[in-house]
Parts: sequence; C-alpha cells; structure tokens
Amino acid sequence: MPKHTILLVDDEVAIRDMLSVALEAADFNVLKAENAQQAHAMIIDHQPDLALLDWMMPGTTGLELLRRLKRDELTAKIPVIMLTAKAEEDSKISGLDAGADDYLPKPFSPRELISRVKAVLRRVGREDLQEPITVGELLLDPLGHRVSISGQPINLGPTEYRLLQFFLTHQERVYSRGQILDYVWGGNVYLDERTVDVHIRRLRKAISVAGHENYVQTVRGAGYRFSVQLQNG
Amino acid sequence: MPKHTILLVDDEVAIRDMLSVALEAADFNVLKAENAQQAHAMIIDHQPDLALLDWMMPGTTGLELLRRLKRDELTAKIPVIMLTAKAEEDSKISGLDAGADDYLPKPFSPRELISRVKAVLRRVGREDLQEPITVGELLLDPLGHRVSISGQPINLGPTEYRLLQFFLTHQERVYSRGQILDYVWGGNVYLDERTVDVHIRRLRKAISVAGHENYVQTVRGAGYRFSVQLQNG
DNA sequence: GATAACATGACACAAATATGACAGCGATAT
DNA sequence: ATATCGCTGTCATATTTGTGTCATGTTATC
Repeated sequence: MPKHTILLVDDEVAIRDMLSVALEAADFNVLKAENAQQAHAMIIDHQPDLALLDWMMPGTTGLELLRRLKRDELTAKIPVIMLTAKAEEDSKISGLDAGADDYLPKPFSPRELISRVKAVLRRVGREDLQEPITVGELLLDPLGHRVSISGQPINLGPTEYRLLQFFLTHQERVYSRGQILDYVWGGNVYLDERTVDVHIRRLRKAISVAGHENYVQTVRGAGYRFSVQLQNG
Repeated sequence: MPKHTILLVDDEVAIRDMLSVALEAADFNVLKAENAQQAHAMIIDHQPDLALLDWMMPGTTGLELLRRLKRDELTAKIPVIMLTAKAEEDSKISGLDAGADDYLPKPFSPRELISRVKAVLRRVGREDLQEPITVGELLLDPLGHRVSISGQPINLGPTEYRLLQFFLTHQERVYSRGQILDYVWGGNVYLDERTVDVHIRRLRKAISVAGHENYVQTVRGAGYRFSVQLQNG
C-alpha cells in the first residue's frame, strides 16, 4: 500500500507543526504550505491525495483556493477538507457548496482529523481508483496494480501503468503531449515532449495482443487518444 | 499542439528576463514588452494566447491596459494574468473586476507562475471549442478531435480539420480566401491564396458522403461559405 | 466562344511521429 | 560496497503523413 500524501495548508506555524506530526504518526506523507500560492503550486507539482485547507488565511483564502482548484480539471478531483474556526458557522455551507469533501471546525483533536482524513480517502478511493476497468479483453485492476489481456498478465513499467490508467479513465478524448505530461508525470516536470511518444510506444508494444494497441491512437498535430472506436472507417 | 505564445509586460529588465527564461523552459513562445504602448501593439500584431501584465508601470498602468484590451472585441478574449506587488492588496479586486483571469501577487516563484499560466490556458481553452457541433449527419467532436458522418469516422488532416471547425462555427457567411487564411492558418503567414482552394477541395472530398460536400459552397468572386441551405435556388 | 475564376491531380518537400539504441539512475541482491 | 537489473529520458534515424505549388482541366459569365 503506497503512502498517501496530504497537503496541509495553514498560515500558523504552530498548527502546521502539530498537525503534521499527527499526520506523520498516522503514516502519511505530509507537504506543508503557508499560503494559497504555495499551496496551489504544490498541488500542481505533487498531486497530493488530499488537501487540508485552513479557511482563513492572509491573502487568498482557503475558500478561494478551493474554488480555483475545482475549476481546473487537473486538480478538481483532489479531495479537500476545510478547517475552520468555530465562529464561522455558515462557512460549512459555502465550503461544501464549493466542493469541499468535508469540513472540520476548530478546535479539533488530531485524532479526529486523522479519522476524517481516512474517511474521505476511503470514500473517494472507492469511487475513483479502486474498481477494475476493462476495455475489450484488456483489464486493469488498480487494487492489484495489475494489467491483463484475456487473462494473460501484461508487464508494464510504472510510467506505462499510469499512462494506461490515465487513458482508461479519460477515454474518447484527445490529449496533447503537454497535457499528458501534466496528468501522468505530474505538473511542472520539464521533460521533452517527445518522451511521451516513447512511452506511448512502450505501452502499445506491451498491450499489442489481439490488436489492443489500436486503442491508443495518434491524432496528428494534436496528441493522443484512447478510444474504443477504430481510427478510420 | 502548437506552442502557446505568452506576452510578458514588465518595465524591469531583470524581471522580464527571469520570467521569460522560466516560460521558455516550460516551452512557451515568449514576447516581451516594457510598456503598455509596446504591449498593445504586440497584442494586436501577434495575438498571443495569454498576456502577463505588471500592475505598476510608468505611463499607462497594467490595469488601464487591461481595460483597454477588454473593451476591444479583437482583444477581449485574450486571457490576462496580472502581476502585482504584495502591498497592493485590493488590486486583486479591481483586477479581477476589470476582467483579469487570474492575479499573482509578488513575490512568486517561476514555478507558480507556470502553473497559473497553464491553468488559465486550460480553462479558457475549454470554454470555446468544447461542444460537439452537428450539421445534418455530420458531427465534429472537438474533445475527441473527431469527425464523423452517420457514425462513420472521417479522416481529416490537421488543416482540413481546422478548416471544417472554422466553417462549422461560422456558418452562413462568405469568407474571402484571405480571411480564411487568417482564421485557419493564423495571422502572419504568407501563402498563395489558391492554397485555400486546394484545402477546400480536400475537405470536400473527405466529407463527400451523402452529399455533405454541398455544404461547402463556392461563391464566385468572393470566396467560400458553409451553408445548410443549398447553393442555387 | 472568350475569359476569368475555380477545380483537380500530381509532386516535391516539410513536418510530425515511430522506432531502436543507449547511457544514467536507483533499487535490489550479492 | 559492488554488481546487476529494470526503468527512464534523450537522441539519431527511419517512416509516415501533410503541405503548398504548379500545370492543366472545367465551369460560369458575359
């Protein structure tokens, strides 16, 4: 089981430290940010599994950051728990409205935080990544981290696996090499875009059994697409 | 995917250089301007995909330039990110009010800048071109970058695809070859206007199923038109 | 039927993508 | 430590596909 990465955003050092200790004790990787700008950059760079946002922060508030995250497809699916001071009662409503997954009024115990975090991860984990996806004879099982065609196991490198998983969860749509780098490699890696070509090739090669490589389609001048429909007529 | 072009406007050479290096590293084309006049001219000439405007500049300020851009239809759609010094807290409001797409308080890291730029480009890129367009049995799906007639996939080269997309979004109106070159090929290319004829021909050929080629109509002495109504009455 | 505007097919060149090889790197085993 | 192995990103090269121009054939208009 890979460790989950949690991004913790709060402007007060003391709170950041306390919570990060608690989270690390619960076996999470913790990233810290003290303002919305930093947080946003980290989210794009590291694609954490969950973000804890303080409601009130100098500059851009947590709520604003939340809205921004939800507006962008790349970050929209990252679950968010808002941390708010008790006074701000109605913040709950606007927070959940804006797409927060949970809401935790201060003061709260580290123990409570951990259980909420785990609950949210369980919930979204179930929805998104956990169920096997199958296309034709191709099967990708996220739980077992396995891929097979007609029952025959397929060997993929980590990158090819993520690439395939990305394609399977984003079918019938073209993605530019840049987008693919963002989604599969994570934001802000400066790689040659041609690198994508090479991994596409490796993926195709790996799944080239009974024509399954034809699902991975080249769209000249635009990028690549995973599609069940054949390329031409 | 064509490279995006970013216009960077700041009066300080050091900042211009630093940011332009970062942007180029992220594979953008970068145009630089040191004042609002220059910037305005460049925007009209080169139609960048996005503009980064420094808030405070000698002479016309970034905010003024922003307002001017939003007032002119030709430039209104170009997304703008404002760069502001930390002190100017409320500038945020007026900036977003005036139509800026994002707002980035100094100091910021190049990385943060890149991720904002990408986020904005993703967001605006999505708005316009997203919805599938259908005419008769003809279907163009921008997301999948696909064209089909009665469900049968049609194979188009990149240029023919753009040409068709242009026609579908600008129906029932004649465009001269020069205009078509501008819109489909982009502003500053010098090509023989007859080239348009050839691509019209290729497009017609590609969609000549069940008479769909008749939508692309020749208007003698004027140019071409995409129309659902038949040519001669 | 003369003339200008457009259509068409062919072609050389350009651009985009596919492919194979390789060196660096980190993890694991020895 | 050191050797080994699998994975990655980059490069050079091959291959495929798209592009603009031209020469020539067709059509509309007067």
